[in-house]
Amino acid sequence: MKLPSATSAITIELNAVLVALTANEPQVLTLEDGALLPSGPFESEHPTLQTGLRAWVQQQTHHPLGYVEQLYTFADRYRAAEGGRRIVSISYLGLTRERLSRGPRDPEWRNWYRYFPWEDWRNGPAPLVAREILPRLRKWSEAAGDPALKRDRRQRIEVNFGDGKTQWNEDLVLQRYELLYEAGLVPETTPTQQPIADPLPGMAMRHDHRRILATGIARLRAKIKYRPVVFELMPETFTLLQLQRAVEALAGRPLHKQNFRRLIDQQGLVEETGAISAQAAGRPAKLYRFRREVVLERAFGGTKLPLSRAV
Amino acid sequence: MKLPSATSAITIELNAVLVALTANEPQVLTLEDGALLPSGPFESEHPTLQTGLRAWVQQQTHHPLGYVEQLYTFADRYRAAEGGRRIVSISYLGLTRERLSRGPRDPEWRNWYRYFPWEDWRNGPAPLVAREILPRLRKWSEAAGDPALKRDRRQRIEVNFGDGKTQWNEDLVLQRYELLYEAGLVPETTPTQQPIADPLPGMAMRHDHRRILATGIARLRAKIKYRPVVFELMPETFTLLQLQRAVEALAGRPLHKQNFRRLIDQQGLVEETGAISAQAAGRPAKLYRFRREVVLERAFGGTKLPLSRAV
DNA sequence: CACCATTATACTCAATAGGAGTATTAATTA
DNA sequence: TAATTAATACTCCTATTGAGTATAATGGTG
Repeated sequence: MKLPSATSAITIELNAVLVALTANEPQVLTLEDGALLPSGPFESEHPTLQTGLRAWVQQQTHHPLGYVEQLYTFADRYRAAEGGRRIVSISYLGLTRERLSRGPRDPEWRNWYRYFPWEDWRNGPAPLVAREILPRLRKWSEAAGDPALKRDRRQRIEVNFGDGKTQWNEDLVLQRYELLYEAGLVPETTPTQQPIADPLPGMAMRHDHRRILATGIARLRAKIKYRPVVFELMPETFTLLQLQRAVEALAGRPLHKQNFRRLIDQQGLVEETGAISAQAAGRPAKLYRFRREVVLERAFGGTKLPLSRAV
Repeated sequence: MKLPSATSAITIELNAVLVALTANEPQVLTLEDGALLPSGPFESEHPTLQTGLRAWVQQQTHHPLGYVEQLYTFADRYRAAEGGRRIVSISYLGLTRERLSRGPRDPEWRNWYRYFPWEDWRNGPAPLVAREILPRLRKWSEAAGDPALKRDRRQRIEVNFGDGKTQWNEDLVLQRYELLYEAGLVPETTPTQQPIADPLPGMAMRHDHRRILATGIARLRAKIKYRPVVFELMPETFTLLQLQRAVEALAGRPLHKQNFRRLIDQQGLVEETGAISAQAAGRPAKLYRFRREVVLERAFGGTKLPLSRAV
């Protein structure tokens, strides 16, 4: 039953979704004029995949990678390179505080909403959704011959893009991208397909890199809700509004200011530094710093089962 | 900046944590007298990793795999095989409804609590924790020379095993196993280490398979809280108590019966079949079936940010 | 048959979390 | 000086959640 593992020609590639925040905008590190995510080799001198990735990023950006998390391992057939060589790509999400020390051209930080304009709901519903996406998706669902397929498509549109009474769920970044891909509204194609005529606004990427980016954004949006990872992207000290803007940038949604503050200090995530922010307009705000201890103090595992406390 | 990927000698291996429920006990498929998880080859005729895994499991167990999810990709140095050949292992979690059609010996379903006896809190705190684990972990933390290290160890013990006022969190299966590993309380060792003298109760596995199993259990315990995956393990129709027992088996905790029922029907996850269960004692219960539609109807993405509804 | 054990099911209660809004304070800028 | 921009403090209301009480419907036992 235990078969020997195949050992044919296989190439391992590491892909990284490296995220930073600049001026309250979520940035992702890209190459080749924004068409690729950084990809590194899997070098055998590194004991683990993560240390290999860290070393590589540090060398490239001259800044330490704060938080690293594995995203997914892809080995789809269409990723096979020439010569029947198989590519297995392992992707990571990395959060870093500082920007790359700019060289002449190449690696560039790009606002991730340039790739996913429909994901930015910070100023209300992204106009693109109602104006372009929904009409075109509806046309796609109506074009289905099989009535069961039609119903299925309608329901997926409803769930993912919040048509009808369902409301927008910011976590479904990947599902939405995949729906658009299936409906043929994005220019990315498999090698056998024809390029599409009229793609949606939003920059594309080569290979499946935009899908990997969507995976990273989705993971991060889900994560900030139960783990204090935002702080990996913040400067040492910050005001509560800055923190709120950071979360909003990642989540792509506006937050209720007063309640956001209530949440933050209920959780004991931050402490006052004693200093006051110097800024342009408005009442000056207290500066806070992240209480690193809480990562150790608390378990951070959400529960939604009706447990019995008295075990 | 884009370096060519390394292509040296690499072996890809698939590992599967296959879970089923029998008689309200969580079972996992094992090989070699329980010492290994099933491992399959990465065969290049399959278009994706998942289809390869599905095909392999179906062929072995003669039952379809319901839900499949990628767990993690490991490529640690100590997994390198002889001859400098590097092993990359990609692990999956799979849920299946039926048991394997038994052959003469080999693959066997085993209760996963045989590997992790301290994870079963269905009848109150697992006695092993207070009786053996905590004393030995405390000895380990006190043995630390550096006071900072000592504090760190104490805190990790507190968070993961619920010493002091922190309470037990069933999701931390992997963290607990790793803590026990670090403290040298489990027999698994890296090739360079000496075998330990007096391991904790609980079956060990070869290589890092028990760690992979811990990853799978942890993922499943987290998942059942926000996705209706339990139903993949249930028979076509069931009573609410059976469903509760299933969740309890996975979570390793007792649930509050009335509130469990409230939760289930609030969510509209099930519908009555009209039939009534025939059983030994007590008032007969209605039989229910899973409403497959809900998977499509709802998004299932938890939110914990203080959002503004009126965007 | 009366009674008990066992399970199912229906409610009630209290505490808490979460979304939303009002009011007040403290700064800068026009 | 007034208008603007933020910060901060509260209040309200509702939904969720942990916990417990009460009642109903079975089979088994003396």
